[in-house]
Amino acid sequence: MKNNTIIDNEGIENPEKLNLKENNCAVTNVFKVIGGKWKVLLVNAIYNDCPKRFGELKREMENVITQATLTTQLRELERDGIICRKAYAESPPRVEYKLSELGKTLIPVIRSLETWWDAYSKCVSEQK
Amino acid sequence: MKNNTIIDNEGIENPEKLNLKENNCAVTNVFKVIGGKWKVLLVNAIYNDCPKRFGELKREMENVITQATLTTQLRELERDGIICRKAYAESPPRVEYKLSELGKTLIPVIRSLETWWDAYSKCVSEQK
DNA sequence: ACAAGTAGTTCGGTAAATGATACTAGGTAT
DNA sequence: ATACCTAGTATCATTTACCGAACTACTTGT
Repeated sequence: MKNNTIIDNEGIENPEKLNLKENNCAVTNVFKVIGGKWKVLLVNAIYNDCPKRFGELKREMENVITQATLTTQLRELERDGIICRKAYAESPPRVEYKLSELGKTLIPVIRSLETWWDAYSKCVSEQK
Repeated sequence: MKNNTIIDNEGIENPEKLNLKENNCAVTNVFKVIGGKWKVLLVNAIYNDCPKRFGELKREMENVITQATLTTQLRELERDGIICRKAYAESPPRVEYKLSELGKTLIPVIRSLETWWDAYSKCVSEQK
């Protein structure tokens, strides 16, 4: 029983895997934008008081996030148009982060996820 | 300069890392439930026609998902109360998956994520 | 005796995300 | 001269998610 592998191509036009599925699911794409471990926390923090500096964000994450990760997550949010970064040519350096207009449209979505979680977790805890 | 490591504990009561932050962010918790690569796709597929069998789901994922991964994702969705699994004592085996009532409450949330993505991607493509 | 069908499990591997730690630059305060 | 401040980089290690391929159990059909 060596070559009984099922090769089932029905419905697959192009052999490059995952192309269709990965790009077809809108929610998967949303997760790519805000699915990072700290991103929603960061978006909320920047939304709550704007502008926010790098060090403030780090402290607001209770210093648990590393600088490297914080930099990465902020850069990705900037690349995806969610936040704006403004660096001032001072020393010590000062960098300010703000939500973009596009980023602000995320807030109601985040709130609806929070609302669902509240109802869900309440329901699950009652179940026991 | 060896021991200039900043040990900054302000605001941290308990030394166990991440406890506060990880559980405080509702959205992060939501991602734990539906953040798996195939979960939203599976939830949608099971919602669209119910009940759904294991093999049907695999085919609907265009056979790109492996059986191992499909099993894992389904088991987690079941553990989290989103879907119900019913196995029939037949041979060949038959297993049916359905959305639970709790799982059905996910549908509007998923739709709102899809709606946001549509607006977002439209806006981003116009920007260029 | 053997293959087919379903819903898995098992083993081994890889890539991506995140973490820990140390280091940097340029100006200000001591 | 040296230390401090901010906003990072650089390097390496670890964890987690997911993939590929093979194997399994049980019963019916040939």
